[in-house]
Amino acid sequence: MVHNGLMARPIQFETDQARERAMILFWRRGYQATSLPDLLEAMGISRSSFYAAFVDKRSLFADCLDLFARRTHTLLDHARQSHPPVGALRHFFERTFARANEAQANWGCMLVNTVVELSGVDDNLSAQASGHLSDVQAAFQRCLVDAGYSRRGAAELGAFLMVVNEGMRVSSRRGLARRQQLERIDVAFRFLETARA
Amino acid sequence: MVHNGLMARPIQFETDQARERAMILFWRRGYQATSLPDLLEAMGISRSSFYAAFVDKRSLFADCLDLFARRTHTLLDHARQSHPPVGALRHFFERTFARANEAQANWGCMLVNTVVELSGVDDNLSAQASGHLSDVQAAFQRCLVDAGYSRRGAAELGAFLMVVNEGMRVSSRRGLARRQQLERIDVAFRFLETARA
DNA sequence: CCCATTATGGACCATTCAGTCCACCATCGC
DNA sequence: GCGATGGTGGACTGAATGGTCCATAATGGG
Repeated sequence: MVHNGLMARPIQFETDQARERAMILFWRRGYQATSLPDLLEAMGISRSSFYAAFVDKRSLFADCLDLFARRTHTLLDHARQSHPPVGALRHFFERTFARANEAQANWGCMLVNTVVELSGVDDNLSAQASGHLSDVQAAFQRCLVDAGYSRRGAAELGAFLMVVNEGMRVSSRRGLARRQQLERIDVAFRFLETARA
Repeated sequence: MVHNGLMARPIQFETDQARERAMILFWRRGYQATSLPDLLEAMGISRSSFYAAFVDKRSLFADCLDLFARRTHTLLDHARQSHPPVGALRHFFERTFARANEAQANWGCMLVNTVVELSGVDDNLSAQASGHLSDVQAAFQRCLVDAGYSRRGAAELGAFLMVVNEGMRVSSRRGLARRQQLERIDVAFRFLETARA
């Protein structure tokens, strides 16, 4: 990957694409239930290449957590660019939970999944996921401040929105129908309106 | 265990107590991360006794899911006996999430944990847990009807309360402080009041 | 007191796991 | 086209997994 003067055989796969595919697998099946053979097949690389490029399964998983978090923030940022603050939040929720026919709607959130699966089992990975969730919550809170909520109200409702987010992700993993997901989002945002200071 | 006329060596352990201990372990660490040696040690029995009494790991886990669900309903029923409908719900939430110094407050909910860990991995177990959650949601809904909410309102808010429940369970597994858990419950129930029809 | 019956401890099994290692091979500079 | 560099396939390893099996122990009825 890094060549010091002399050239040799170049790697035969796209590192980013391989990591992406690994992330999707981890997202769907979690850390423990994803075996190395599963990963290798999905990534389309061999064992040697895997360890050469990604150190080991756990490191790759940690990278995937970061990647997922980055994706989440990107989604939220895009929403903010084309919507007013609260509208952006709502758009974010509707977009992530109710994408029409995309399977992803039933995979929940990799960060939530990781917290639930690994707390008490691998507390470092669990804490890493939890930290990312806190960042997302902070982003929610910023939206609410921009929307004119008081500092205190924004903190309280941002926290509440994170609880709703976490709950929705669990619900989606239960296979809840798109229509019902939208209904729950509607109830939550109705509340946000009534709580406007 | 069952003796047909003739007596023989009696079992040396309490089946219910052993299952209880297994449930606690599964609750904390999930299905996959709990190994058979872990279980045997916690239950205080030997491999042979384990397989004789509980068939196998998966069957025991399924039993524990049912046991956990029964416990949850018992908790809710007790709350209803000594509180008005909405007060009972609130009591249930506060009681399960914010028991002062009990470690259980950080274990989340075994049903939620199972849905998240096993959907896409063992869909039968996942569906079993999900079914129990639906039952709990129905109980929430009954509370709301008794409290005078309209049928439609109760359905909508019962579903919403389940989302909050699921979210809180995730939050608790993240190690959220007791005080903040109570604050989130407060926000949720404030909403329930404003939505009173 | 002996036997039928059932519980139990611990050895054993096949399988799977993450991770290592090496022989082979593709590439580029010369 | 030769050789140094470094990527890659596949065999291999040791540990851990869930589950089985059998010899032994404990019991109550006769």
